[in-house]
Amino acid sequence: MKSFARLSQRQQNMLRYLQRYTREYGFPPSIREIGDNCNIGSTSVVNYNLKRLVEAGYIERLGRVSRGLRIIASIPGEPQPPSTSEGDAQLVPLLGRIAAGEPIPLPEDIAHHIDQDDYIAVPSKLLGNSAPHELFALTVRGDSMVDSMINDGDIIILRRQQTAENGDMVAAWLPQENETTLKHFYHEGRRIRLQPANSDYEPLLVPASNCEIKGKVLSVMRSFH
Amino acid sequence: MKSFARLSQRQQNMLRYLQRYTREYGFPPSIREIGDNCNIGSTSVVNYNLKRLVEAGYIERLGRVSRGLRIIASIPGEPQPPSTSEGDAQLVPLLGRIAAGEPIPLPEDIAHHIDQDDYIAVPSKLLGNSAPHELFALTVRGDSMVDSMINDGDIIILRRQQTAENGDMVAAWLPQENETTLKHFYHEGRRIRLQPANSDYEPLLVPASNCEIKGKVLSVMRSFH
DNA sequence: CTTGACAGTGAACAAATGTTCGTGTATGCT
DNA sequence: AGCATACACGAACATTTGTTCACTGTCAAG
Repeated sequence: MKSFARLSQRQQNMLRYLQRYTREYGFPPSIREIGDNCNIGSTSVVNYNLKRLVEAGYIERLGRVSRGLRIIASIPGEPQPPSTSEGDAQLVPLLGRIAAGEPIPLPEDIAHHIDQDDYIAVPSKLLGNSAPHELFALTVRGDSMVDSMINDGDIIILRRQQTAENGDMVAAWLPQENETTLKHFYHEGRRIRLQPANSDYEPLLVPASNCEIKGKVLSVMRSFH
Repeated sequence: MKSFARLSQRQQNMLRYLQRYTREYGFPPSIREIGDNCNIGSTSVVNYNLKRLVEAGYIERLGRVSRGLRIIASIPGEPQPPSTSEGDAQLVPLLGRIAAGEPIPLPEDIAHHIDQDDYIAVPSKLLGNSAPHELFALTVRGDSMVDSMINDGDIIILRRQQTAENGDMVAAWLPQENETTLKHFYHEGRRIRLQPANSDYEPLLVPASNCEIKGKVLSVMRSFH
């Protein structure tokens, strides 16, 4: 995709107007409205530049349809439209909290979470190649992972998976204790060691039968406010 | 507002179609498209029922404008569009790297960065109330801030500002050394102490004249791949 | 039965809107 | 100079689209 800065001033203006208008009215502007707002006298000029924006990958057009426009790429400095789920960010459901020794939502809750919505936009950079439906996010409670640079209040992004490799940071569910916990995963013979990253906490040794991996941590986000 | 069930079957159909169409195309359908889809032969009937839907509080209309429709109430059983407040993100320019003792882009570079573009979408949750143009992002190099949970490779989001409070984590430029560094800020009389968060590194004591704050760290993002 | 609100039909109309074409003006390249 | 390209202008044109109106059918209230 052509970089935003390489677009002509006019095209940048048009994009921004398109974005603002759509956000305000719920539908895109007509060619003439774009022209009036961006000081373009002729509809053909607007049309011309819209073609350019399509080529540059910023918008889509539906021919012969009034207001047949749609933004498909994001514009720096403008808030992201909610409709554009593609592109630089994915909406990931924020399911709840996770901590050592505290209950968090059960797997059923996770599966049926679709009813609620607390979503957070996560930059694709933090997501690897995971499919959108595999992703979920949790807020970290407690300081059991400080040595792995994960602190109380951090938001972690996970991918749903049932297995893990040694050293992975995972959300693990312990059926007997009925609790979910955030730890490093190590397979040791018939047992599994769930290792906190804080010398104040002891590792947890559990039989493989009493440990269900829920997901692997892909990334972290933290705000300092 | 009239309850959804009290609307006529036709009006319910129209609402649902409106919703699906808008989600799929990014703009609302025309009166004739609604008619075709809902088996309504005459545009005036569509028009008539749209008026009813406005009265019932389900949609808004802009007169004499093509596709001047917008849903303002939710429809049971249909997926909600993602909430605009929570789900959105801002594109922030990723300007380069920052590390203790290494040069990073000069302020001029930052200002004229518009030529390049590496943007990253950052969830509003991590941004506080900062204005979009004040924001920028850097990639952290080195481990001088590990004790503050910031590691090599992390992406930090900053707000441009020239002053800071004690304890803030800031990007500071040292004109004499011509280098920029990431440290905790402490004002101590006529001097400024720039404190790393790693016991292997010594704090930096500089006269206020040789220290220019470039921005304050708002948040961090890290990927584990 | 009559009346009136509600719903629907079909056609005509006017305004809004996208499309196309001929032309003009820079700018850079050969 | 000659040529290609990007960008812009204005006017004419063809559709799309919203609006209006006269007319019909239904049904419950008076």
